[in-house]
Amino acid sequence: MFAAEPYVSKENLLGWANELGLEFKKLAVQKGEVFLKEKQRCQYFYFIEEGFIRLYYLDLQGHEITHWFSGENMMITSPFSFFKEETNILNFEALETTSLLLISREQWKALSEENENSNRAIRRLSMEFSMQLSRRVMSIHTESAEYRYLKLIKNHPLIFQKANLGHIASYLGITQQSLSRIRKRLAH
Amino acid sequence: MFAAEPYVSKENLLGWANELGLEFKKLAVQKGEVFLKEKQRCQYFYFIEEGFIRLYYLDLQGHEITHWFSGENMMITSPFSFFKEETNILNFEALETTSLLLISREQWKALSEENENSNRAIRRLSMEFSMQLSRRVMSIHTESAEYRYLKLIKNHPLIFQKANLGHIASYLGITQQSLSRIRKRLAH
DNA sequence: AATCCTTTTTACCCTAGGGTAAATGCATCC
DNA sequence: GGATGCATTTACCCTAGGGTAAAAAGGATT
Repeated sequence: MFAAEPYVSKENLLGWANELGLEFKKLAVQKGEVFLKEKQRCQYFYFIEEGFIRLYYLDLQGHEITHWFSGENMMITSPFSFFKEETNILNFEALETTSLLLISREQWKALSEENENSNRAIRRLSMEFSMQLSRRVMSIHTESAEYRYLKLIKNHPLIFQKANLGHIASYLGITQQSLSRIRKRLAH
Repeated sequence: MFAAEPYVSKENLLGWANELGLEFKKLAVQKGEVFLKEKQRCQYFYFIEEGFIRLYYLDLQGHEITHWFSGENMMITSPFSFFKEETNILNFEALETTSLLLISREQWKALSEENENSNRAIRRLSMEFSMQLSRRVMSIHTESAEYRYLKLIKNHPLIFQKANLGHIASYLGITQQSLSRIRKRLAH
């Protein structure tokens, strides 16, 4: 969120659409409206013409966690859901009356899959990159160090043969001493 | 890091390179070697054939913070430095003897800029997306809530007119009460 | 002005994790 | 075996932030 400058201007976007003969849908939402909800498939890449949006998700205790804020000329989507078939866990809430340009999955493809094989690959890389980052942001944002440690053991046990506990601790965002304490606690 | 499956297989990668007549450089690094250092421009998108890598950066107190771990068939780069001209702050350290395939910036371009305008745009979006996420991961990972709050005020003062303190607190990763306490403290 | 509702602040006590420093463990090298 | 060096654990005390609950402060609305 909050790139120093917007990714791409509205003019750019409309220019490209023109060249390709695409027409973007528009969406107007009222203040307070949640226009994309968790478990709904995210069908669009959203460009915010005007207004202000909050993306949030529910943590393990059911609390609303703000994942992102996004304003004029910014773009948002739920990467897992828009790029892949994965379930959307993000809620998109308008914090003020907002107008959006919608780029559908088909249009996105038209824009990006124009031709080359390699292009598809490169884009795939970028997307995966984004999705992993997104996962990691959520993880650091809300999960406890202990929980993240357990997840790491479960999903990537080999890491403990490769990296030392100091590295792992800082990966988890804690000191080595804290990690040591967590390990002791978990050993009953 | 640690996608459930590798982004792209080595075979894919070499296949595309073949089609385009590209040849990737190889790099072999010893255990313990830091083969990309902060302030050095990151010239490659790295594909790990074999081995294990740690990416770390120095926080405000000068502590090494592990940003990422990456192993066989994974890809890494320093997005700010590889995609843009920004200074690299990441150090790439081999935790075991590692062999890498290097995709230079020129090759990356050859792969991705084959033709369309729109493709460039789409890729730009993905890259920006990644870079912002990357920034946010680092921020949540090491900066205190108070520091992040101050940064938010400085960089996006308008947010305080748009979102309420509850939203902002959870964006910062803390409770509304804690934010309130921080605000009180800062008001002297 | 009185009421209702939402947002924000305070207060109390509790817990996770930090900082410093020392102690232990484990390899390696002589 | 002793010495050196790194990784890990423990211990002590401290701080940031959490949980619950209540109080205060703003808006709206009538």
